[in-house]
Amino acid sequence: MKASGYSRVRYRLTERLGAGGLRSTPQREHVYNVLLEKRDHPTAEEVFIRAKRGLPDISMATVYNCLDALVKCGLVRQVQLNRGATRFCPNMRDHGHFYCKTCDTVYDVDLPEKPKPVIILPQGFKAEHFDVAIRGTCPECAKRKIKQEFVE
Amino acid sequence: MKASGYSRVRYRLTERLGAGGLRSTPQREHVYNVLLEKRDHPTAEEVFIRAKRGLPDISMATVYNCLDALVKCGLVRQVQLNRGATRFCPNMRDHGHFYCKTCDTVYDVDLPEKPKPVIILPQGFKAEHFDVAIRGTCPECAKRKIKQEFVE
DNA sequence: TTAGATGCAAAGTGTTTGCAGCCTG
DNA sequence: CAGGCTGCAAACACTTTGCATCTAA
Repeated sequence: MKASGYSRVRYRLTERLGAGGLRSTPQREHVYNVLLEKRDHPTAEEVFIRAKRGLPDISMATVYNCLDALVKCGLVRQVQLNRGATRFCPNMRDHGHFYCKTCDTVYDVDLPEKPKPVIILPQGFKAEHFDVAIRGTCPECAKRKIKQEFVE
Repeated sequence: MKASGYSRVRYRLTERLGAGGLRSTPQREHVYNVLLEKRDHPTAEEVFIRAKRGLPDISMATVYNCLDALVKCGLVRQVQLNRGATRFCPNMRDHGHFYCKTCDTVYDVDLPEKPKPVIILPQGFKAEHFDVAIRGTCPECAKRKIKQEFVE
């Protein structure tokens, strides 16, 4: 059943990309699989490094192109959480992101009640996408901070 | 009453910066006033251009330093909405941002019910700041798009 | 067959850093 | 007067672009 799972991914990809006038290519398929494999919100740079393991000749420009194509056809979201690089996330279900200011890690966060229906936009605004970001300190960094205060 | 409003800003600034071990300087005061003057979510570059009108010798590095100081002491928020430059917002009350994908404009959006108390974070996560971003099309760009579809 | 995708390299943005001199507390 | 802040310039990080070649549909 492993292969069928893979080909289902392939199918979704071709269909979705096609709907937006975009082509399915080995690179796009591979980049998508890289994102699905380890859902730790990698940057384009990190995707590039991982993608090279399977496709050694892939270029940074192609990685950006693939990521943009996946974003455009609605299979991937981009997440902007700091001044640094954009991160990419293949989880399209309604969820928010917790960003640890100390270690730069991103965690998915459930949104028990979607903010979507709550927000009323002024007349004429067409919303396509909602993002909730929570910034703060993750458990490990919080512990480390308490220790440091003792030392000082 | 105008002058008193100004000195109240100055007072808040000195107090707030001081609490974080930061100093109040003419540059920081000026940058803060630039942000208060026109609340259109300018980028650092835009703040730099506007700040030079009053302080011709100010440098980009100082603008970043001032913005960072204001963010650190809680008078200003940074907003990341696309791969481009970070934007700055002196409105600290609970609100979200609408980002028009077409014209890159940012609008403040009221959040009738705060998402804050709704989200339950796993044990140990310390949240400091919540951001809600809504991406889509603003009224003007929506109109323009309909026109274009007619032409094509 | 051909519009669209790739890989490479170079150019653009946006942000940070190092440092000498200046200023605030 | 000391540590923090400024302004300058150079470095750095992230992203986009132009172009010749290749390929999916």
